[in-house]
Amino acid sequence: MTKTGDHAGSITSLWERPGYLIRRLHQIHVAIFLEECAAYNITPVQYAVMTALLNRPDSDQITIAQDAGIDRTNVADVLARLEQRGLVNRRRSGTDRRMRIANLTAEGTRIARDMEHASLRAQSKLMKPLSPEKRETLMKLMTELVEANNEFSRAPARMPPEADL
Amino acid sequence: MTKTGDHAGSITSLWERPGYLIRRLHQIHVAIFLEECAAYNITPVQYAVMTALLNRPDSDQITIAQDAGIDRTNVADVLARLEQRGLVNRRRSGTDRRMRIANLTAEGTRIARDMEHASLRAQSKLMKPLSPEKRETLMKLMTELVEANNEFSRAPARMPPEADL
DNA sequence: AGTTAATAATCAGTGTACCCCGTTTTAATA
DNA sequence: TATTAAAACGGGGTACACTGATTATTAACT
Repeated sequence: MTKTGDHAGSITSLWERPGYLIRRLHQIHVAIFLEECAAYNITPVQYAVMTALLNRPDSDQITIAQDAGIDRTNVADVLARLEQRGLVNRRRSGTDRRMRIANLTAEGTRIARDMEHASLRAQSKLMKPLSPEKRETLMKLMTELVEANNEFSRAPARMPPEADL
Repeated sequence: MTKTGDHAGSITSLWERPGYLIRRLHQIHVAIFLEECAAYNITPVQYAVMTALLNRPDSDQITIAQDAGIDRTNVADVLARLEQRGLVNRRRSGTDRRMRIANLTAEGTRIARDMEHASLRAQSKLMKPLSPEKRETLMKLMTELVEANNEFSRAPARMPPEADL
């Protein structure tokens, strides 16, 4: 009875559904990130794209999508917004004219680097309620789950180059 | 060196950021849910709203928002879509004419009840890569984090009535 | 060479999630 | 009672996430 209590057609509480908790966690993280990074007016997804470009400059949009774990269609939108703000530029590839090569501008690079502090503040604020051991456990479990289910998403992400787990 | 390896201005990998893992987990869950529930053409959020109405009929939109952990404005959108499909109806409250009282139609109730199986299938598929112990640990940690950070979201959720944790 | 495959990107459309601002209605207060 | 505050809702706007279809370019194959 302590488990679910699904007696006679009762419906499980939302709080017992992993999907609900994941969605709420996502909402909460985005809210905290936007609050901590309000000075930059950059969203988590935009920050992910900028980080991907910082780690791998001169990327085409599909490479960015894989690195940042974002849908291909959406990458174009995000890049267009960043380009409009002068944080990114795009050009046609010389070797393959289908591809558009993106790069951070000087301003974009500066902001991406600056934002690391605010980003870490957001992380701390989010994880603060958990003890350090629990934080590590949660990160491990989420990583395990994301890696194992990676192909189910429309935007399968590229695995980290040197994962030691 | 096993931790981060942030040597000389390097940027943390996305895979070490909780926000990234949460976002990926959310993407994956939605994808799996939509796949398992394709026969119903109902999204996770729509299902959450329908569940909220199943557990608490005759709710106004703000109550639904709190129960389902969804933004107030979004609830109106979701309800409008469900209403258009004949799964929900809305009427003005007699006692407080500001409120719109929502309810599942017979068809909506049937679908909400039917969907529980598909929903559970999606849950199983999502959590399958983890051992039962790890699943429970993950659920506990996510619940703890969501409860502790509840007020940070724009859509603070109502806590479960009889949470035994 | 010419046809076909596959690839990179774009466009149109739906749905989620949130913001700000304003309107209507109710409740609280002077 | 009159004014004010608060609550519920709607409209307009931005951004993310994905689907399906289409176009341009490249690669692969007969």
